[in-house]
Amino acid sequence: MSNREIRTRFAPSPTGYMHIGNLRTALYTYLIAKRNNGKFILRIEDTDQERYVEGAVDLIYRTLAETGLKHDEGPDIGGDFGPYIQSERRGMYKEYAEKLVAMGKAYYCFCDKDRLDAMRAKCEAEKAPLKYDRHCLSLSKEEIEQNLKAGIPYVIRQKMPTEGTTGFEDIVFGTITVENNELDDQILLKSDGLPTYNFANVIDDHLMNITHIVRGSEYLSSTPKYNLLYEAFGWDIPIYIHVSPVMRTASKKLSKREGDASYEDFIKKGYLKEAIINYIALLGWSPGGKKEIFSLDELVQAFDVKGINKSPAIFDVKKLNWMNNEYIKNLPLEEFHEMAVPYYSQVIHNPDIDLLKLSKLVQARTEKLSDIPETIDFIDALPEYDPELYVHKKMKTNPENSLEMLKEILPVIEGLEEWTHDSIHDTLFALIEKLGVKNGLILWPLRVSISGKPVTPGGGIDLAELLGKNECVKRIQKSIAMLEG
RNA sequence: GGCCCAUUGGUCAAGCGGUUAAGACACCGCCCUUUCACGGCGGUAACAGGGGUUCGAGUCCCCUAUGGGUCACCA
Repeated sequence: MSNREIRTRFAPSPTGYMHIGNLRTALYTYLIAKRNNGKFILRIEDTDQERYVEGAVDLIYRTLAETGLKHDEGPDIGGDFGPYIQSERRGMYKEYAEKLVAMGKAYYCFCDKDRLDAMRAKCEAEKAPLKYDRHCLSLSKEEIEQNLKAGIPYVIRQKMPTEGTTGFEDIVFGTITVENNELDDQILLKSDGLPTYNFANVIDDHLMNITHIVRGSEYLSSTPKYNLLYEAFGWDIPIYIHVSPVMRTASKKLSKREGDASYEDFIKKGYLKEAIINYIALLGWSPGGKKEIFSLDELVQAFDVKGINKSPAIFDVKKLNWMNNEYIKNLPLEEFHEMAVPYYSQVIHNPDIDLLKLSKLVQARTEKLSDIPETIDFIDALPEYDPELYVHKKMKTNPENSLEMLKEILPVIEGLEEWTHDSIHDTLFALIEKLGVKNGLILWPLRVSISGKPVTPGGGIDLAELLGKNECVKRIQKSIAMLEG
């Protein structure tokens, strides 16, 4: 390797959403560039006109900006190797394709869809490999001229060698070799004049001085064809880093349809972008040590392509949840509060509730923001609940003794002048001492009676403070009535 | 089906011919405790199977099984 600048590129197609696996590829691509003080380039691959999706490109910009994968060159910010949108480069490919034709490495093909379909059907029937039969390879110069002049649609195909092997080195997968006779004469230039991905990629990567190509392992098997192209042109072959896919289960990929594949979906569910980045960085890559929580900057420092795994990795939401909670816990209270308020407002309409106080209780036990409404939906109104909630073996509580205790608690609470965490605490503990009972015998019924839930974001005293005296009194009365009823 | 690739606990993974085969998540238990959570401690659990090579194999080779990828005028 020379000491030329490292340049990597992320080359997504504008599909309308950011697949988590794609984002991971972008991340690795970014990390490789930044680890080596190189440039990270964004190129939009939109040569498939039929798949154009409105707003898709903006989504790509937004996601990269949001996650901190800042590109150094791209359609929106320019650079010395533009344009960075493939459809705007449409005029650049034809000459290269023609150059290959002149070199005898490619040829014109006038076969139409019907003929190709028939050919494939025949291959299938004969169980022969599906390869173009080189029908047009034998066309004479005159025939080609004539067809061209007649305006018959054509494509340009790469002419593969029929003997020998082609191999390449991949950083992750090692040496890969294929028999040349396995290679199909792939189309380089489509009949609409635009290049195929296979061709545009090679040309663009070369023209943009890309040194390291990071992409999904699905391209592994077409890489030898690309190398043949690089060789035909006499260009430097880039360093390849193919990464395996992210799976939902051992045999299913993450899919948009299942709602578990797009970055935006995870954001909507209340995952923090930092946690998502951190988690996917570790999905298929290992830093080697025991450290697991990495900021983007730390990833840049730690990243080493040697740690990339060959086998597909299964996405584990539980671990993401854990990691997300780690990030949430580390947020400054105010920042968490700001994020949480929209979720509070879904279920809390009482203006008297001190939401910041609520945030203090909720923050540490939130795995993802979207869990919040469910955990605090008892705040506006005491829900109907099962008296069995009063049963706690360890506390030795049951509906009967809970009722007794609630009757003791009620007047004490009612008599409280000052309503603070300390005053409630001191009063209740005085009562506990007076009655000579265990803490739990008072505190467990209190919590249940004012929340009606088996699990709450705080203990009885926390909740009492939050709900306010009047509300507590009302709820305890209501619970007493229910237990008596 | 042809070709390419992979396979360490349920999941992510460390491991580069000699280890009691790390660690994390999840799960379970105990402790702490004002429930749950948090925190602390501990536990269950893995080299896909079979042949080689070697004094010695998760590590190297072969076969089988399983899984993935690819075989488009999609990227």
